[in-house]
Amino acid sequence: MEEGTSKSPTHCGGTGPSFDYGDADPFQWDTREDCEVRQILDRIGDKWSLLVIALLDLRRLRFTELRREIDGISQRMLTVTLRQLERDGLVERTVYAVVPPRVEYELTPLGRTLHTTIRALVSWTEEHRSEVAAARQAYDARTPAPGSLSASA
Amino acid sequence: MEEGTSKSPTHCGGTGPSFDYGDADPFQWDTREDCEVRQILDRIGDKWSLLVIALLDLRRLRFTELRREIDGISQRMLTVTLRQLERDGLVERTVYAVVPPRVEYELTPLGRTLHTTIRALVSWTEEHRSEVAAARQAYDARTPAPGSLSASA
DNA sequence: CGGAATCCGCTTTGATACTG
DNA sequence: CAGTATCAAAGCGGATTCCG
Repeated sequence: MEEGTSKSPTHCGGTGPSFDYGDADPFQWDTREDCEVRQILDRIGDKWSLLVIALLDLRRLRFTELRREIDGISQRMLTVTLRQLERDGLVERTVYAVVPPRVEYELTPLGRTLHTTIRALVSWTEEHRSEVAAARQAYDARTPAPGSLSASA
Repeated sequence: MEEGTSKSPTHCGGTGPSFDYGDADPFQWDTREDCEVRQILDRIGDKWSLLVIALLDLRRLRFTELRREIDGISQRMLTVTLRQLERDGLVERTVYAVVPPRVEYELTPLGRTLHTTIRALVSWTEEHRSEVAAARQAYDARTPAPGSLSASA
């Protein structure tokens, strides 16, 4: 697991900006604590974690069930994703020592609280979907689109 | 701008799982609307957007100011990030036609609402930081660490 | 100053094959 | 069934250079 064990440092170099925040108290997170916040945000932003969390919030699922649900996912990425979530204490893995191996995954209480929080973000997306779509359309419209209209060649 | 203009499709292939959700009403987002949700999530999870949004939530900033604040960022990624945010209607760009070019960026009302939502996620991270850290430590402890202890060679 | 274009490398992801 | 290991492809981020 080349990317699961040793995570990329991403940014983490910030020692805090010299920006004039005033009291800087409610805003101290934006650059300084980048490292820790980033860990979770990376997980949220990655390709599959969110889907896995959402699915597991519904009920316990086996490896194959998860794979079939998400379907677009490769077994490799499902494994990697589950390992990361397990490592972060968001998912619990249960192995049954039976002849055909049976492994089940379920969200931990911690994982459930995260899912709740994530849903707020998803809700935002739902609510403002049309605004974002409109903004994109407007932006694309006023964008010259390199080499398409005025270009005679 | 090779990755800014044409975003990667990521997943977007799901037409909805055959998973038994029951009513499936409160859960319809988890796989089906993947595409749209993913767009925002990718933005949240990427390397710099969050920092830019946080900074701009404080006040209007010029390109160079932003660059100096974040500092670890390259001018390229700052440009790319700002363009994406602008396209999504989260940031507004104002150009002043003066001799030394002056461009200012500020959060739109839409951008501010997103920032508010994001903060909830950041708060979660703050609150559960120790739990996550503990989980990771425990996980790493019970992980055999391939070829380190029992391996005599 | 603000930004676009190019090149280049590292990280992440996917496909495939093999194993307990 | 549930992984692990390896390989190749693609993505994303960074450095540099040139332009308005």
